[in-house]
Amino acid sequence: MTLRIYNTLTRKKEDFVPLAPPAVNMYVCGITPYDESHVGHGRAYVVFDTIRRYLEYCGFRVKYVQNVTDVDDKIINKSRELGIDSSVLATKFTQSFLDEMDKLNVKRADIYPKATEHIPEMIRWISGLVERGIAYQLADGVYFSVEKFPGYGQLSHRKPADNEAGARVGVDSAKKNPFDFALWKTAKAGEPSWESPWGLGRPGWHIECSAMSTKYLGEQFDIHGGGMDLEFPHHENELAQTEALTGKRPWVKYWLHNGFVTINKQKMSKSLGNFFTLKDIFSKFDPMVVRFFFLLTHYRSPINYSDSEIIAAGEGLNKIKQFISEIEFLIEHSTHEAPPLEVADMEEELTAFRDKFRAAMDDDFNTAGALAAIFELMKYCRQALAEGEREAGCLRLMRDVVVELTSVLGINLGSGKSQVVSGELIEELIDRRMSAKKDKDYKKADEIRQQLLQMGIIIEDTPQGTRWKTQT
RNA sequence: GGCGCGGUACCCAAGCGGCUAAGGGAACUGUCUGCAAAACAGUCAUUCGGCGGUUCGAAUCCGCCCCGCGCCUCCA
Repeated sequence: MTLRIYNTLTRKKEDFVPLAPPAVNMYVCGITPYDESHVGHGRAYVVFDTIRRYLEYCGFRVKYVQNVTDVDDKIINKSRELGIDSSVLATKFTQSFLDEMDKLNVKRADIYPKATEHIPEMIRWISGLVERGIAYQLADGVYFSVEKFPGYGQLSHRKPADNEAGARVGVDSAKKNPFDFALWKTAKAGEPSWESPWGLGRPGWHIECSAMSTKYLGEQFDIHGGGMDLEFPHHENELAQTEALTGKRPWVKYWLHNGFVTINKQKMSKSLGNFFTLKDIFSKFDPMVVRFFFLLTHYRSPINYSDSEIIAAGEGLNKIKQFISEIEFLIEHSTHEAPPLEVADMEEELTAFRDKFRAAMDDDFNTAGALAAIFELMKYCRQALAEGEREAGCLRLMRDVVVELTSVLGINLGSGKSQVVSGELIEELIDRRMSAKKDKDYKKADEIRQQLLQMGIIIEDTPQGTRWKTQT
């Protein structure tokens, strides 16, 4: 079974064949750090992190680059508002973003290039485009001429002519075509600016991605990702600039776009004001539950955010955690090893579920299907447990496969025993409750249960003794 | 106006031409239990927005219609 990926460029699922396997170079559009990150950012980066993890699981060596747009209108306005330097603002929110990503168990990118640290590269790019007559200069900056690039529209499948009827584009009459976009913006008073052949100014938004992605990943690379809203105009423009200058096609082999997080079915965005920051959400919910919630839906579909859906997702995740802690408890209390032959049998049984997991992921990263495979795997294991499977080798295998598959999805199950109170105290109370139970002093036993509950500990009696876990 | 996505049980959500329409949550019944909890067993869509069509066969393909959403302006 080969990995198939939906490519926005062709609007089809295609077999994934990287340019130079096992290397896979991927670039994902990052944030503009002028405010706290919201749930939509969380979903986007969890999606691409999961894709990256799966590619690595398949044996690819992934180089992952994610830019930081640290100079643009929003940053300039916000820093002016706050009376601080734009670089201070950008640094602050970049850090805050990385902290939130850590909580979501998003692996760090290999490189986080910043726009402001690549001005010379961008100037070179713009110069190149001007020299070739693809870009032209106006009073307020340098523009890319979409008419000079016949391939314009190939990604978003729209032709400049199509949109004229909409009349919502460009009021800038000086531009030759309403779709022409700024490569360089002439500085206005008080803005951060850099020297260039076109005077003081700053780069336009799109050029940074062309300059930085190709600098770190080469003039052609495998995967370029981002939110659906970036497809047009951002990615279309990036593509136009890059192919116009390098002449190499395709610049990017696979374009991936994730669906939005919605609130009451409407896109969550800063401009609509209907967004939740990750900080808000994490004050109410475990970030791992939020990640799990995202993965319950295919990455290209919209996902509607609501507290009740997060809670429902939390119950599902809990089931997996419960399974692991139960297995671990049984391993601790297991008295004998399994014969190798039996372990081999178990291995074979479990492989069927691993295959199912992979088949789902191979089909355009169907995480919902992959999760279903994990639940089915657990169901199988539980039945074996119910039939009396107690041999350590088999138990370990069950645990290992579940942990293996969940970790491919970046779901960290934790140790399950990260409590504040000491384990000794808990064990002590459990022992006392056990003796109370032996004496049929159920009143006292229940009191101890209550006491533990107040410490956030839930206990469960099993034939192998009493287990405990922290309240969630 | 142009381009595009989606409507599957009470909720979420896979499936995209043919095995009994995955899986999760909620609910209900039973087993187990001092009580719990967890787990296990069972129940929960003769049907996939509607109407036609293609086909031996359609949730899956085609047409029309209804509804919801996105992009075309900064946006993950």
